[in-house]
Amino acid sequence: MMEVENMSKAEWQVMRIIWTLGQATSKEVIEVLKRKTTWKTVTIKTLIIRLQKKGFLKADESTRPYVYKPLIAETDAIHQSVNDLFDSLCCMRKGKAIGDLIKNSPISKGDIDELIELLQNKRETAPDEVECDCLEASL
Amino acid sequence: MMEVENMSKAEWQVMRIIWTLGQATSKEVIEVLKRKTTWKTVTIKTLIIRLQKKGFLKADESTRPYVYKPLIAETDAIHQSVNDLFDSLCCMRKGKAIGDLIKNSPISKGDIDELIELLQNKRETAPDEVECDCLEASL
DNA sequence: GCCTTTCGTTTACAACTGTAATCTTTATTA
DNA sequence: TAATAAAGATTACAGTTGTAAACGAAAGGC
Repeated sequence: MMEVENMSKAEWQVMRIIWTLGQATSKEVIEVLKRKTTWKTVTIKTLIIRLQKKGFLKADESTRPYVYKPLIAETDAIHQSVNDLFDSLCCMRKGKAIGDLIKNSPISKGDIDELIELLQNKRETAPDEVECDCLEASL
Repeated sequence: MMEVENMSKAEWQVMRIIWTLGQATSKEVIEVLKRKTTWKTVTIKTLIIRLQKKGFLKADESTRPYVYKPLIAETDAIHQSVNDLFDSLCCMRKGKAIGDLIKNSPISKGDIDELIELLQNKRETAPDEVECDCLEASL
């Protein structure tokens, strides 16, 4: 009943490899994932097939073995899943949740500078308090 | 095969209400969720029961109707799900993903100040670049 | 104390997921 | 070219999730 297809955790691992390589054969994906997981070869193929059905991957069938290419950009996919998760959080808690992420994520100096600037701009128009919306009518 | 029980999207909506109220009867939960969703009463009860089975909620059965209380703190649950998601992202992309969240989330001035400080401290020891780890052996 | 409403429990069922075995087709190699 | 290997497709099966109907127990109204 999902309107927009969703990428599962396991499928996400497959996509990461194809995003990183730009494109890949099933063999290449399998090689990498065999090192990271205990999944069987066929399992990984199943994931690739599901990703095609869901419209996240496209096989170039003009060559054998097929070359799989992403139909969605990594940044877009990240944007979607991250915002999807945050949509279900209490407004009031989002700031701290972001703090948590900052603590736990490796971030480059350059990115940190961008984040600080973003925050400084946001501060201009930021409210003193963000109210909890958990009991409100809109989901 | 999940080691640690996971809270589904729909279950999360139930928890939000109980977290916000501190505790609640099924009726209270249902009243709020009827305003936010199209779920039937029984559907919501199913979710409450699943949350009990998973150990996220506990019913105080000494009174009728039962009063449900959270067994996990909201902040802990948020910490877990947010970090769980970020664990599956490419290292290299996490900084921008956080930027995305900052852009899209309402954050109070106080929280913004904390985030800025956090970032300034983190900057001291931050690397110039974060390398992509998508092809590496550890999941 | 009986009837109706409310609340809680059990069962249901299809789609999605993790995980894979088996079968088929295409390519490679002796 | 026949045998074998590799790649792809089909089928499988249990657990989770969204979504709910049906059933049973308790409680309030008369």
